[in-house]
Amino acid sequence: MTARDRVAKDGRPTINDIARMAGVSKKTVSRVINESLFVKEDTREAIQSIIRETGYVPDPQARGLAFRHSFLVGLIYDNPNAQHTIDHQQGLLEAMAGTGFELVVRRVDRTSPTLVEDMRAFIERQKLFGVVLPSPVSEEERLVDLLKELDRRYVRISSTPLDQADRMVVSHDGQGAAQAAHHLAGLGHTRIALISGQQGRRSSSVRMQGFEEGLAEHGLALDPALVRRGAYTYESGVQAARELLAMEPRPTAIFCLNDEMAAGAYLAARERGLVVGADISIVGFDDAPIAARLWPTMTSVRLPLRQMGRIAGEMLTPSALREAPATPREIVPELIVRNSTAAVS
Amino acid sequence: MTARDRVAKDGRPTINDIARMAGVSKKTVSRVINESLFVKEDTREAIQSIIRETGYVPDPQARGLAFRHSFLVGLIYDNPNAQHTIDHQQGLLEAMAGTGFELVVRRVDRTSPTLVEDMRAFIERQKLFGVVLPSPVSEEERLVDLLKELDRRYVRISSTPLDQADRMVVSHDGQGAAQAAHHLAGLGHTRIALISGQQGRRSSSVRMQGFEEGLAEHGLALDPALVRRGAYTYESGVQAARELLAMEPRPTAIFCLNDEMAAGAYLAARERGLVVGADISIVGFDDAPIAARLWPTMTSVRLPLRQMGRIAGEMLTPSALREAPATPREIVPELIVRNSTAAVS
DNA sequence: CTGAAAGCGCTTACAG
DNA sequence: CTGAAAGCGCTTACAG
Repeated sequence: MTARDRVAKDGRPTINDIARMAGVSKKTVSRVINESLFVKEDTREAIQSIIRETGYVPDPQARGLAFRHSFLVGLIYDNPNAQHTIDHQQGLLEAMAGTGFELVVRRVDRTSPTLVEDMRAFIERQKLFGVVLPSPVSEEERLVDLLKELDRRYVRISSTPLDQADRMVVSHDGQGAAQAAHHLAGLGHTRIALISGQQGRRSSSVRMQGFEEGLAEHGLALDPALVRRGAYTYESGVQAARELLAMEPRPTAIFCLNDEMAAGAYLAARERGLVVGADISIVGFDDAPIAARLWPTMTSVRLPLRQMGRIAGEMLTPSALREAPATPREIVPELIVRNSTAAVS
Repeated sequence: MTARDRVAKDGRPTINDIARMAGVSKKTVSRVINESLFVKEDTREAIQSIIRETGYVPDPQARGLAFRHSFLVGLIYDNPNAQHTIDHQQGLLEAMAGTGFELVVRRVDRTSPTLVEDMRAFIERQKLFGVVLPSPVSEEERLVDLLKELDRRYVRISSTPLDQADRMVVSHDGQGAAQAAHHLAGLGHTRIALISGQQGRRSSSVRMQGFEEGLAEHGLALDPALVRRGAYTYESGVQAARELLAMEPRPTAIFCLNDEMAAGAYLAARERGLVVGADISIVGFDDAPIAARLWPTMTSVRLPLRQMGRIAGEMLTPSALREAPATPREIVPELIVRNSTAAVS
């Protein structure tokens, strides 16, 4: 008869089963589960081996009730880009695998007047252990204030440091944009246009500033007349690029602050009979799957979204709680050069 | 002094607070929460109004512990296509909003030898209320058997009925594929090629069969020599299309069983100097965002993934539990005609 | 280092 | 129609 057979036949063993089998109180088993230091070595080992044999795993619901917090981590997102969310999610799940924590997802509308109270209800009701805020939700200070008020752990993912280092995953989008500037300047471009994201979006201002700084290193400046505001959507990219390509003289390159808008710029170029990668150079940002599927393939700044999610997950995970003070988790996006850019003719 | 002020200052009201304020036992409050019929109308109303005033919401963790199941619904997915997962997720979240249930996501590897035991641990440990299985995980009978053994509610999303109607969301991919056949036949195509998904994938065989049936209505048959096996990936589409376009005589149309492979076919066509939508017609399946962003825009069979997710969520939701016997939840995908298809010249 | 008691916030039997 | 007791599977004080 194995240990497993000795527990109630209609379910998994509980802390009481383990205690009985080990001949100790449930409290001592609890101490072992929670890695208390005040357990005699022999006792601990005996209990651990029984736990192993029986396959006992403490009930997260019961633990949560007693602990007054659950073992759920919330991913609160508001980004229409499927790839962004799925990649972050994937990285988070990788980091959380085997930790006993689970990922609860929640899509929100940042502009909703009830955002904060909805999130308050969600976080309190589920007694979330922690929360991950990807961009652009990470820019909502109202949410961060709420998290502080409720004393919840959180990690913000953003293109610029918005918070103390142990609460941030930073992708230095500015440095990625600067690489795009070096690339275009190196190809001899001087009439360079830019299509931005919405006003107020941190990623947009950070990328634009980084691009300008990159250009400055080559003695170039961004001509305000060649800057159009987009909205990170395909349609806005089409529209902005149409305007830019109608100008005289025409810009020879366009840096689009995300791939969706860059894809829109491809269409605008085609409408005018311009060959992308010859008559006009286009650079995107994200390196989403579409970048490699368009023709010609698109030069783009790669954002390692999955890796960023993984880091966020590790930062929220309990093992990380015990580690040395968190070092800044920072990432520098890398320019992927493909065929949408070429030397000025 | 409002009702809200009367509860413990350091947190949300509990069932005990409500009971005290209503002058009844907690059991009676519990009956109201769970919509028992055995509560006097007056009592019920009094309690309900106090619940409303205080903003009381029962603790899902405590309820779960007593009920022996949580209020978590699991989304178990294994589809590299981000859009598929995010759309299903979005629909599920819409359906679950306000129900008190939360969505826990879990990415699995269908080919993992530990798949079933991993899922058993997940489902048992979290005491999931229900599970959603999107394609192709929905085709894993081992998982379905496990769900039955554990007596868990579940909904399978698939392109063909695999289970009883109240456990299925069916998209009749065959009928969508037939529309593609009618479209191409109507344009005069007769040398029509097809790139399939992996062997064993239900969606692939269903779409292929539907396509053949559609062709048959026009007196056409699919030439086995013009059928290539792909793997639902961009690269496999490129490869298969290269082979097909090298044939003499060349097919005049290619039906790709998903958009990713169709995007690959675009590249293969370009490599040969063929103009998509003129020299060669290409039809995809999914109508993913990329279909409208490629040039020329792609004709594709639209799969309403979000709607399918919403239906699945409604089927798992408790309100649905009380409704009349579930009618089959079935969907017919719709062909979206764009510019990648044209009459044979 | 270890345990008996009480409690986390609910529900299930069982009475009445 | 309503309630007092016991219990879901854990942990937090509090003792020893």
